[in-house]
Amino acid sequence: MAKASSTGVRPTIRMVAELAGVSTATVSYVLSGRRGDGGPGVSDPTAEKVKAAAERLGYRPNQAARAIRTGRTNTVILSLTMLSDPWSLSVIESVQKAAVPLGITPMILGDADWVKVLGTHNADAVFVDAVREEQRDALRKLAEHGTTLVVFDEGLEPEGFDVIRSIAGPGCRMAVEHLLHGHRRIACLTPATASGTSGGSRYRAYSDALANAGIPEREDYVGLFDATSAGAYAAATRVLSLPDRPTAIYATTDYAAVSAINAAQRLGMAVGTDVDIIGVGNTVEGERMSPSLSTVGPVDFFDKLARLLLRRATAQSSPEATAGPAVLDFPWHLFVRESAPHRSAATRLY
Amino acid sequence: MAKASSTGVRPTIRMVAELAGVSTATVSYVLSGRRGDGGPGVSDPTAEKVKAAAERLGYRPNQAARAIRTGRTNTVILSLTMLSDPWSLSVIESVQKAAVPLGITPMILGDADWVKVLGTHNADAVFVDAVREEQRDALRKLAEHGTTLVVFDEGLEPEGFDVIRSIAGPGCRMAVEHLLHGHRRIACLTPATASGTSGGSRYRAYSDALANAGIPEREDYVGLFDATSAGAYAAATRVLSLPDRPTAIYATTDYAAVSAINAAQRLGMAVGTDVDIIGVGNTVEGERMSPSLSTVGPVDFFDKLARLLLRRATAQSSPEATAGPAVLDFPWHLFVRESAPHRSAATRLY
DNA sequence: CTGTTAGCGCGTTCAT
DNA sequence: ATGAACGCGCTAACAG
Repeated sequence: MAKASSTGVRPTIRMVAELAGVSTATVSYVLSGRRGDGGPGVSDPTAEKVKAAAERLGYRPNQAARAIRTGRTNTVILSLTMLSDPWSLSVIESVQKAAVPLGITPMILGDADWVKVLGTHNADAVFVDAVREEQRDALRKLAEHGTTLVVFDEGLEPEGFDVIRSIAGPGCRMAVEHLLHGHRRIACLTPATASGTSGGSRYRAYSDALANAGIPEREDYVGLFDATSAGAYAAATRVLSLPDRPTAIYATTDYAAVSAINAAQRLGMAVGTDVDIIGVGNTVEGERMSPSLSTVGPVDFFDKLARLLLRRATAQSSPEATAGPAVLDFPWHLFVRESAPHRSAATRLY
Repeated sequence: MAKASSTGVRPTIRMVAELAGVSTATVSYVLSGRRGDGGPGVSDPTAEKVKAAAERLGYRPNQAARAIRTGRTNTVILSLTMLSDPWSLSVIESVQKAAVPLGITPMILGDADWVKVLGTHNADAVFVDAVREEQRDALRKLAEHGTTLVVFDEGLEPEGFDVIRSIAGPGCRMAVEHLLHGHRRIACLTPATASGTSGGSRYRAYSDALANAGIPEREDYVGLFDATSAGAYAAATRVLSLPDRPTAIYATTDYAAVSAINAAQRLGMAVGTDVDIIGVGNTVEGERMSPSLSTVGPVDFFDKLARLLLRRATAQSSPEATAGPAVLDFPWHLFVRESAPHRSAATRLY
């Protein structure tokens, strides 16, 4: 049906050329604006004729054909593993804001299995937010064979691609130490991924800080969950329902902290008073909610990420602009807000 | 840098052919795994040589070039207006599950401005989740000129594209009437979009049901917000902080209902006891949370949506398969869960 | 049965 | 302002 209706076929540049009575070259020049209105080459009346013809036919240039010739797709791909994470939404928002004025369209790849897709689907640049162990080789090969990559990963060295490292360790340490000013019974909420319990630097910061303060680590204070909001909520509920429940929670991601706040309130606790909760990531979400979320995270992270990605996307042709640091490191800050305020000797919970 | 490293350029089919010592046609046959009409026509040793060469060069077929020839991109585009809405995540999840086995990649377009993008970026099919008044013409034109569209919209007739209608009115009426069994002071949370206060059928269901029950509508019980979760949270807090606060809330979307639950808990109320909250949409999220969300919504919606979209995407070539209904209507059900349980005469709140 | 030649389909771009 | 080559992978028609 859709196909059979009215014209049905997609108009090509040749149809436009015929209707306007000019050559395809002229049409191309007019519509891509390379020699169009002011420049030398196409007269105003001709340009008008072409535009009218294109309009009448409903002509739209074919990206695929254009890409084959120019090597550019005017597209960046964002491969985001966990779309429900506000972190991903922040990435999207920033990139979109930066890309649209440049005429570049961000496309989001929700599948975690980017390896298969990125080889064939070309984009001017690709952002990848998570690299599993077994994907590293594929990543390297993609970069070797012409895919422009920007990868978010703490433990990766740049090899033909950019690495954005947001070194979490020291920042997370700050978060736990902030809690240690007012607490002794501190729980940890962390996703049970490969880098979960032992390897993750975010978890290690918790272990180390506790050890350093001379506090033994309690197994029942570690809430592992399945990397979903619902899982984090359940884990928080579990931990907060213990007989001698913790007075503070350190969550290794902001969305887990948000879930923990909801869980605490559901259990009738006042967050920031009865229990302190701090997150990791400095997501915009946390700033806007109530109580506002105390967190640690990089400053200006998303905007700088977007700028780097788009610089790479647009620098495809001019090799000079491609130079520059292949690693982007971010300093982390502590953002003390309502969910885990400063605690003095008078207000501390031990 | 990325460009200059090792090989740097993207290998083409010709490079593979040269390295393998065969023609490009042979390479194409081997790598796409087909041969004209008859059976497989490339000898094993040759096929091996080709595969080895392709592997060594890191060759990946170029989608753009393939698309230009075959007219198919093996891609569907999902244009989703509000990515933070769990509804969008459900769409993505369903489509992904259905698409991947078919070798089709779903790409997500987060920008609400799909008009510009869809003309140039070709996909085998496109799903659009919201059409503003001024976009209707553009939509029609896109469909006329060969874009395969599936549109989610209540008030649109199919004109060269499929329309998915999930007629909300009667379902929403059921939601409000469910609350009316136990309540008289019922608030409404609804986004203040164009279709917000007056036009939206979801809001109208509230007005009509109240009128029908002989309850005058109170302006301070209508919480308008800005179509964000944070906004919904604020609106819910506002309504629940009124001197004679409502005992029930009808939220016109599930995410607003979720925000309302959080707000109520934050205010120390027990949801499902002190206050009942019901949503609209039947999102998976609501089922998993605690308390589970009472809601109304279509049954089997996301899977059927995905199936239709992929049928359209794959039927591009065979016109026969394109026949069928251009409108997909969904019956709505009431899902009574914890956040707004059944109320008998004994438990009603008035 | 196996492999190659040649030309297609796009929009772009260089010479004319 | 134009004709024709170009870049890519696909595939009908052909040659061995």
